[in-house]
Amino acid sequence: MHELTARQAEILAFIREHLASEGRPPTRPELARAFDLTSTNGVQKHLMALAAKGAIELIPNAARGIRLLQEAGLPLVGRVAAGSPVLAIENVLGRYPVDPSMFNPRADYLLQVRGLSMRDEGILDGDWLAVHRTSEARNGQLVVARLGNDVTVKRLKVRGTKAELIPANPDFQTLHLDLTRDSLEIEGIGVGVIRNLTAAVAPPARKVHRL
Amino acid sequence: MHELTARQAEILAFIREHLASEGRPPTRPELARAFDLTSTNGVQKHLMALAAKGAIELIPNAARGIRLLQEAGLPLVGRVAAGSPVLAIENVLGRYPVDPSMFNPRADYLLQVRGLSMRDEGILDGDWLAVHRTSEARNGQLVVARLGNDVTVKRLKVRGTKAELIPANPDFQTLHLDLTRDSLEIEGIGVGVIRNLTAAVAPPARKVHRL
DNA sequence: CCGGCAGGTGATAATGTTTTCACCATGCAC
DNA sequence: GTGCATGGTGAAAACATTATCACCTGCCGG
Repeated sequence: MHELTARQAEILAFIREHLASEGRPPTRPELARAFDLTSTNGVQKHLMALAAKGAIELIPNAARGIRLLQEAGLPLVGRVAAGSPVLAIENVLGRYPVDPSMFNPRADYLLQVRGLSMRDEGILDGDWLAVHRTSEARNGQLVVARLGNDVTVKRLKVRGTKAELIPANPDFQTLHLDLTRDSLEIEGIGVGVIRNLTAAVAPPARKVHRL
Repeated sequence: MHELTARQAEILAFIREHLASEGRPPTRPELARAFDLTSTNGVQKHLMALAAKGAIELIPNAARGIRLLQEAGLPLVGRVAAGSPVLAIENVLGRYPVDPSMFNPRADYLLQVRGLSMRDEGILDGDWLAVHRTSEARNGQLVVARLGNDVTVKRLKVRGTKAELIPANPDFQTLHLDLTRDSLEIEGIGVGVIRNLTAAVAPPARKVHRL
């Protein structure tokens, strides 16, 4: 999908909100009113641009025939490849119908937790950690941190230039960092945990495309 | 909300499905086609009946102006009052935007877990257990069981007429039951766990009515 | 300095959709 | 058996919505 222009992103956001608050997509006149356009044709062109870029699908001759694509839920991030951004395509295992607003602050993605380093806080191997993307974390928060090429989930403690990444399992060691030397990048904070109790991970429940 | 007739329930179910699969509510002609009605007026009457019973809201003069009411997510059940059905109104704390199809089998409600009897499986006090409503459970499954007036979450083990409800915490005792004497009602099986890591429980994220 | 793209106005035809007429049949409670 | 709720047909008017025409502006890169 090509990059959207600022205007197109605004319009896409409005469609998303309308869908959430009204339960149906907007019409072109509704969009025109929302953006103070006097002609529905301006809207139509934006919609066609969004459709061309793969952000939406337009169903011909259907009232409110606007369908959001690739909007179903949050991406599930598996093992993070060394050096790659967390949300890089190669790390994403699929999309799952989790409502971002279920957690506070909003969840941006799901991270599949590996290992038992947070076992005593009830976070087990394979659990999904709902992560709010931010580079700012406060003392005591559960953070998704990047240390060099590794991504890890721990409790954060900061004192001046010293930082600690504290596991919740006596079998694991607390990581002591000197912020004047070591690089500590916060990828986000953990806002929720989701565990599937039955069998293997189900395939994404909501299909993105339709033929 | 009054009870729906079988026909009305069918139509409501179709609207729900259409919304999930197409991303927008159906029109009256679409409903008529789906139910082999030759006139949209038959549909219209059903819709008005559903609206009168509070199942949907009809927005006048709006294409696809059908809005589902009380359909936002799953009910969260708190402490279950003695002797009352799990889903009795007095037990429901609110509705939360959890997609039932996120788990397999489908989640029917969320049960707020009390106590630490399943701690070693990573189910902590206050966690939400996604429950699939069924009276049949297999050996080894996590069950929501009713023992007299109490509702409890444990692993189930059955051998002939003997049943065990096994906690995951050495501080708690396994419950031994003789099915010829004791009553063991299975309310459902646990299919998932959801934990909110940040502060207090957020209010329901999606309003149900709109004025 | 010119072509192309994003973002517009304004108008209209064609189509989709809601709403309301009048009328009919069945089952069930009182 | 009469009244009422439910579940229908068929048709038409009114309104909502999509789609497409012609034409305009400003910005940017070659």
